[in-house]
Amino acid sequence: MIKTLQDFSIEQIANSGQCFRINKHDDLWEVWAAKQRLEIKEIEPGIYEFFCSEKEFEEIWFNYFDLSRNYGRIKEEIKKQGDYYLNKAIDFGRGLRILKQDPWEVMIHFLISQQNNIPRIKKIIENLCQPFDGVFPSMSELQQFSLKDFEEKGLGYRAKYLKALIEQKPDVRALAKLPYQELINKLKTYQGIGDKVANCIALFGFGQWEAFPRDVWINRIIKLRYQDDFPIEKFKNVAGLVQQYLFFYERSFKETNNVSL
DNA sequence: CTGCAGGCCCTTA
DNA sequence: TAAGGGCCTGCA
Repeated sequence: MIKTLQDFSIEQIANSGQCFRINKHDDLWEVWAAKQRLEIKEIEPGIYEFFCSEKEFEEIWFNYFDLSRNYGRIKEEIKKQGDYYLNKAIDFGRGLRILKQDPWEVMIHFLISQQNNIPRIKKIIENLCQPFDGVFPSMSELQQFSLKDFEEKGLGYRAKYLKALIEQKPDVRALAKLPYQELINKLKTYQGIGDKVANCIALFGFGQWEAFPRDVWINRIIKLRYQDDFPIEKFKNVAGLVQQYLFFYERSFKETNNVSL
């Protein structure tokens, strides 16, 4: 299936830090989500071949990639604020989107992500999926693992956080109904979820665009380029998307200087 | 061998 | 409320 998509770059999305299960193999992008495995080929920028049926595309991937949302219009709105650095970041990351990922899966991905590097995060997640043919395990499937199992899968000291989270059986459907601040407060009651991780979960798992995850990169940007005072109040309902543009732009400077990435 | 990676927890003051 | 040490593991 050939699709022409606006404001969409699979490569940018894959490297935006919101998702750990999109990987490139030769010229094919492999996406694991919604208990499915999808392959995507970029024919040329903006034109993609999706290796799935029309039905699957409409029922799963159209939603997953948030294709009903007009990012072009949103970007224009943000640009009207006239923030020079942010506008450059938007032009650079013009193909970014915020995926609609499974909230339970996102909770665990970002629980694992703390004080960790991306290759290792991905490896741990693959270890968790390995017994289930690559599909991320459900809450009940995770019940069968012991603390030791998680340690052996490479979680390190985070193993006890995951074990405790699973034993508490978070009610994802109830969490999805909470407004932003209440959701953050609730998420932070779980061991191993602090402010940064809670904001990642709210944004990437629950579609709460008010969330603005502050990691080391964002803190660096705010300190160096905004004199330690970023006007987040100007971007209330699109704060999370703004975070993605800033994060992705700043990270790009590192990658050009670092061949190993 | 150090230092550190998309933080968080716990203890002190 | 702020500051600081410790933490699993893998990889420069």
